[in-house]
Amino acid sequence: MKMTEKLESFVMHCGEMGSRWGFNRTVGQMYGLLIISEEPLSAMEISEALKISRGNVSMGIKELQSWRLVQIHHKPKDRKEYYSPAGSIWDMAIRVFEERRKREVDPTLSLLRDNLLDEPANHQELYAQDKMREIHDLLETITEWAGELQGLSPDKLNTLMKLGAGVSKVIDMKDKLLKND
Amino acid sequence: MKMTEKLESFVMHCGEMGSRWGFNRTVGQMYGLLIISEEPLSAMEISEALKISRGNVSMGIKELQSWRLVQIHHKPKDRKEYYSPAGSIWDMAIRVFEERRKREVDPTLSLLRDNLLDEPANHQELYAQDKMREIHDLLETITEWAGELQGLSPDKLNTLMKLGAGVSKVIDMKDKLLKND
DNA sequence: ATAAACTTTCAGAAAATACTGAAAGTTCAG
DNA sequence: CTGAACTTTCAGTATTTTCTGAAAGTTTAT
Repeated sequence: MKMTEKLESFVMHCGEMGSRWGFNRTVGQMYGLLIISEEPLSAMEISEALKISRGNVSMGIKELQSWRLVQIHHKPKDRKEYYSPAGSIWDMAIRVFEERRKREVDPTLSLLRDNLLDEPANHQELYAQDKMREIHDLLETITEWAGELQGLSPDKLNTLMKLGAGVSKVIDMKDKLLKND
Repeated sequence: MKMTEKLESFVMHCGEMGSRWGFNRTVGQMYGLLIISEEPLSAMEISEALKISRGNVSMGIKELQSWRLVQIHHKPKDRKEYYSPAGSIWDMAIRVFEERRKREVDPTLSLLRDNLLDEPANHQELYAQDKMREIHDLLETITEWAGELQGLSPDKLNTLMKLGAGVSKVIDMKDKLLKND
């Protein structure tokens, strides 16, 4: 896999972004490379294309697997594993979103829940609990909502997104309709 | 500001999460501390409560300001600055979300846009551009949608969220209504 | 059972990131 | 203008994260 300058710039950018999206630079690069590669790549090919050690590729693949972002292929008469992105771009977005929620939001919710079960021992704790409850409720609403959106078909979701601020009007309409029923 | 064990655990947790939400541990702790503190705190108080250097607090405040997350107060006859979280918990969520979008999504969109303007030089680049376009379109849809949701009043947004999967039905209704128009 | 062709693991090295504290900068009262 | 009371900056240090490469592990063919 020799890369032109443009392809390389995309892959490197995925590296930069990778760290912001939850994995590290190399893992981001690896994923970017897999996305723009038409054929699945072997670990060795990845290692050569990105100039990173074979061991690092192995760890990176493991990480991508934990995000359910890679698919493994085999070729007949070939013992190597070949890797490609799992699912569509849309699936990728859903998975990254979902995994991040698991890693970022869920632990916080659980800590807040625990904390809110205890009786506040003084005024300061009472105030703090109020704030924690606010955060808890907000995160919970968002989580539930996200979960339900995920249940929608990609098609419906797209309609909804394209609707944009229009949802506001539709909700108003709904209210009117319900009154008529 | 002496902290009970429970409060401390919340603040430390904000530290852990901080790094996932886009800032570093100390900055996360600082913000957590400000949230649960009823009164605005001075830099020195923050430094003592978290056992970090005065200089570090200064840098942390600067970082939080770049996220538009702190508000500065002054007390009469006192030259010190006192800090508190800016806005409600809801505002906080909106701001973190918005800033992250600026830092994570916008640069990617712009790179993709540039890349898509060029003619693909070979089959490999053609394939890559296809994928990039998919990502571009997805990110753009999400960005626009998020922007429009932000324009909604918190009240309407809440209705929408509470509606959950119900949006699906509302969308169906919309289709029916439009036919009648 | 052996060996070839792989993959994974992990200790130590390298790189990136965050923190400290002293010095420099700022602001204000007198 | 001076000094006290702050805040900011930044070079050097400490900590954390990531990467390498050699060794150990696995799988399959013969």
